[in-house]
Amino acid sequence: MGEGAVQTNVEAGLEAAEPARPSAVGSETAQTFSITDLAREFGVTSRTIRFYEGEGLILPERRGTTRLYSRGDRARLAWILRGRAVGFSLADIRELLDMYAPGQGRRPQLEAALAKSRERVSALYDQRAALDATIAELEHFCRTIEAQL
Amino acid sequence: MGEGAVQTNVEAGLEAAEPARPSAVGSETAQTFSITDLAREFGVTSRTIRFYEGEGLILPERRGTTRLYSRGDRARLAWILRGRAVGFSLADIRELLDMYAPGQGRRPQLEAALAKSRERVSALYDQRAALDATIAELEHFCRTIEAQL
DNA sequence: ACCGATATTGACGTGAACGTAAAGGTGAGG
DNA sequence: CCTCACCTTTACGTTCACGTCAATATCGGT
Repeated sequence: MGEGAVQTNVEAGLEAAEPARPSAVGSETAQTFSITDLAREFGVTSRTIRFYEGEGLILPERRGTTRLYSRGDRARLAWILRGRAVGFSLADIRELLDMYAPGQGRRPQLEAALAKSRERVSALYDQRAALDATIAELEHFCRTIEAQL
Repeated sequence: MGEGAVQTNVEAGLEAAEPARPSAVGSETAQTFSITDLAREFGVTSRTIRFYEGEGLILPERRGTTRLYSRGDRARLAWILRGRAVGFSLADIRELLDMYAPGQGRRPQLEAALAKSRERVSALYDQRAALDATIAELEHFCRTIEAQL
C-alpha cells in the first residue's frame, strides 16, 4: 500500500487542513494532541510513536502519565516520518534532529555538522538519481504493456 | 519448471567504467565473473549475493559447484542493488523482476502488472517529493551553518 | 605432495523496527 | 458504583537482510 503524503513543517507549523480535532481544551494557541490523534493523522500505530520516544526522538509532555503532544512535537514527528520515507535509520534521524536542535554550536561541532550534512546531501543526490532511473524504467515498462493491449 | 536459463537482460546492462578484470579467459563475448568480482565491483559481500540467490533473485551458472556470473547476471545484480537503494524490499524486487522477465503475458496478468507498476510509480513520486524536501532542508541547514563562520 | 587462496553449504547470530499480548491505571458517563 | 474507552508500562515475539563461524572441497603454483 502507498505511503501517505507526509506533511512537514518543522519550522513553525501553519495548518492547512483540519486541526485534527484537538483532544480537548485549554488555551487556544497551545493546541495538543493525543498519541492516537497523531497515529491516525500520520498512518502509524501508537506503538511506533512510543517506540520513537524510547529511541529519544520525541519527548512529549505528560498530564499524569498520559502523553500530550504539542504542535511542535507533531511537526517533529512529521519530520521523523519523512526521514524514514527517504530511508534514514532512526539513528540517522536522531543525529540529524540533534544537529538541528541547539542554537548551541561551538566551532568544531559546527564544522563537523556541516561535513556530515554535506555527505548526506551528496548521498541523497545519488539516491535521487537511482530513484529517477527506476521511475523512468517503470514508466517505460508501463508504456510497453499498454502498447500490448 | 523449465531447465533453460531464462536470463533477463533487464535491458542490456549499463556498463560501469572497467570490465572489472574478468576472472579469466575464454570466449571474448561470453565474459563471466566470479562472485567476488561482482562483490567487489558493487561493494557488497559474497554472502549478500548468495543470499539473493537463495531468495530467487539471481540464478548464475555453475562450473562444478562454483558460481559463474554472465554479464546478464551482472546487470541483474545491478538492478537489484539499485532497487535496494531506492528502498525496495527483496520481495518487491523479486516481484518486479518477475514482471519484467517473461515476454509471456496473458491479458489479465498484463493488466495486473500494469496496475502494480502504476502504484509503484506513484509511490516513487511521493518518495521523490520527500527526498527533494529533505535535500532542500539539509542544504538550507548547510548554508545556515556556513553563515555562522 | 603440499600450501594458500578462494569456493561451497549449512547453521546459528544479530541489529533494526516494530508487533503483540498481558496486566494495570484513569476519567467521563449512565 | 460500574462499565467503557483509552491510556500506560513491561516484556517477549517477529520479519528482514544480512553477518559470522564451521567444516569441507577445489584449484593454481612451487
